[in-house]
Amino acid sequence: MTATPPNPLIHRLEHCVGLDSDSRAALLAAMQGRVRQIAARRDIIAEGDRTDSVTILLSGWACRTKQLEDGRRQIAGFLLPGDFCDLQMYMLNEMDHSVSSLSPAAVCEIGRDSFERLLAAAPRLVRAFVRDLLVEASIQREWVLSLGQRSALERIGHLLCELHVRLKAIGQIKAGSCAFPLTQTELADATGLSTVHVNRTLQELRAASLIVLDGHTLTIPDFDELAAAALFSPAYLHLDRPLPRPGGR
Amino acid sequence: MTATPPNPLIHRLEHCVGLDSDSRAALLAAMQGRVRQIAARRDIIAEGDRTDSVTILLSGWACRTKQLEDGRRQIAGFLLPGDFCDLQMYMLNEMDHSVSSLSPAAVCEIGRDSFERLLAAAPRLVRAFVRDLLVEASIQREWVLSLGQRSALERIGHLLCELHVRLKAIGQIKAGSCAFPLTQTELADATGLSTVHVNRTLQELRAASLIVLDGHTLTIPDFDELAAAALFSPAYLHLDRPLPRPGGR
DNA sequence: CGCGTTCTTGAGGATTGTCAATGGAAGTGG
DNA sequence: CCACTTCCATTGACAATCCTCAAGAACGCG
Repeated sequence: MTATPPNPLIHRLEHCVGLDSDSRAALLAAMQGRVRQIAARRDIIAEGDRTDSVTILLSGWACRTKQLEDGRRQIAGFLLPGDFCDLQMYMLNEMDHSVSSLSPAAVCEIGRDSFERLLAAAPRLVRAFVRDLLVEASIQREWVLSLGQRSALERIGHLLCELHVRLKAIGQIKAGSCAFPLTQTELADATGLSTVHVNRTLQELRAASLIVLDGHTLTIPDFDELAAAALFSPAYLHLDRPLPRPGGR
Repeated sequence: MTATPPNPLIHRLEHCVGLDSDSRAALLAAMQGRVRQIAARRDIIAEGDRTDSVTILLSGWACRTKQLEDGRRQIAGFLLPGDFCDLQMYMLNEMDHSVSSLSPAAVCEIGRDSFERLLAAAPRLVRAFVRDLLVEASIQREWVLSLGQRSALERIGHLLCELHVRLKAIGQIKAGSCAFPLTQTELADATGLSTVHVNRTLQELRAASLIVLDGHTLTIPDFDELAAAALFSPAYLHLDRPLPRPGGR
């Protein structure tokens, strides 16, 4: 249906680590079965959960959300196909946030034991997975910068740039356009703005021809222009080259 | 001079992992020598650096800062004695932010080779270090929530709670008080507020008797009260018990 | 075709920022 | 040890960004 490669995690790791065929086979085997289809806007993992498996997003979009007791809600990151949902909880006791789908999604669950075996069998994957966690942490730091310093227009523009680059890396950009399932409420929760202000800021971005956002498709006519307006620079995504030194070679 | 234990990293890991004596000895050996004294408000590691060593903060406070091209500056996290400065860059190619001292500080540098040997010799440390990274990422998520949703008073109160809890964990709280080297400008950079507003908000916190902040000492007369006012809940610091399952035992 | 969700718009207001100036504390150098 | 500089905290006045409330329009789904 979509153009997502059959296994986006493997696709991504091939780019990033250069999977040897053993690792690849082991990973593929671990991911056999255990696929769960999830409707849009459902919790995939809830805050406080103690999962005994590792969950990978196969298709669709999801987000990490944190909530204050009084209901205020913040999106702390977006997950795209090929991303881990709860790898951090592999070492921490319980989820300190929730992961929710933003569109219909499919996830794959690998039991803890299978996962341990996978790591033991393919040690290069350990490095790849840790690297993933570090990139996610880097993205979170950039979000802190956005929320603390960028204006509304910069914040939204920056987020759109980030998603564009990440989508491009997984082959989901076609001629500068991509499917865009987020509502303005979700954009507001991610940027710490009110929906009203998000709406007005989007209009500003449209008026400046920096974006075309109609229905559920986002087009960025001139990426560099939007990046300049939003002070976006992709270094923090660490998309560059593979690992510094795979293991000893 | 200070009451910091001679090696705060080992002190912390003992609490968190229960170091066996081999790991402990290996870590201590790796940290021999290579100590660098740093004045207040200096870069310890600069954005763009490609370090070939791992740096540990031994004493003093430091912070991670990110900067926009036009000079706007955001503090993305605080480092206290025993924290790693640049462990993330062990797997990522180059620093995507700077680490700067906030007070006179001492750091210890472990060369990449020594560090690799250490990890190989004491595999439990690998888990402990990864856990460290994950906790830091969790703190960053909480900062995203703060910056996106909390009011000025809540943001500052929350930050003071966080620092208080972290300082307590490393034995730097005495009778509810701690040394507090941050200027209001730094608080502003960390909370995304202007210095003027930080000043006024601190006065509000003082007027409500939630904090006593004079000179360079912070006292929190009633922690629970401040925590309630700031919607602080320590779960995200993951201070609880050790690792879920050390390795197989 | 009707209902709910999402998007849009207006008006008014609150939180927070900017500019500017002052006083005190701390550090520097002669 | 004192003059001088610099940094830091504080205050006032004013402005801007962004929020809340409210209501109507458009879109999508059953």
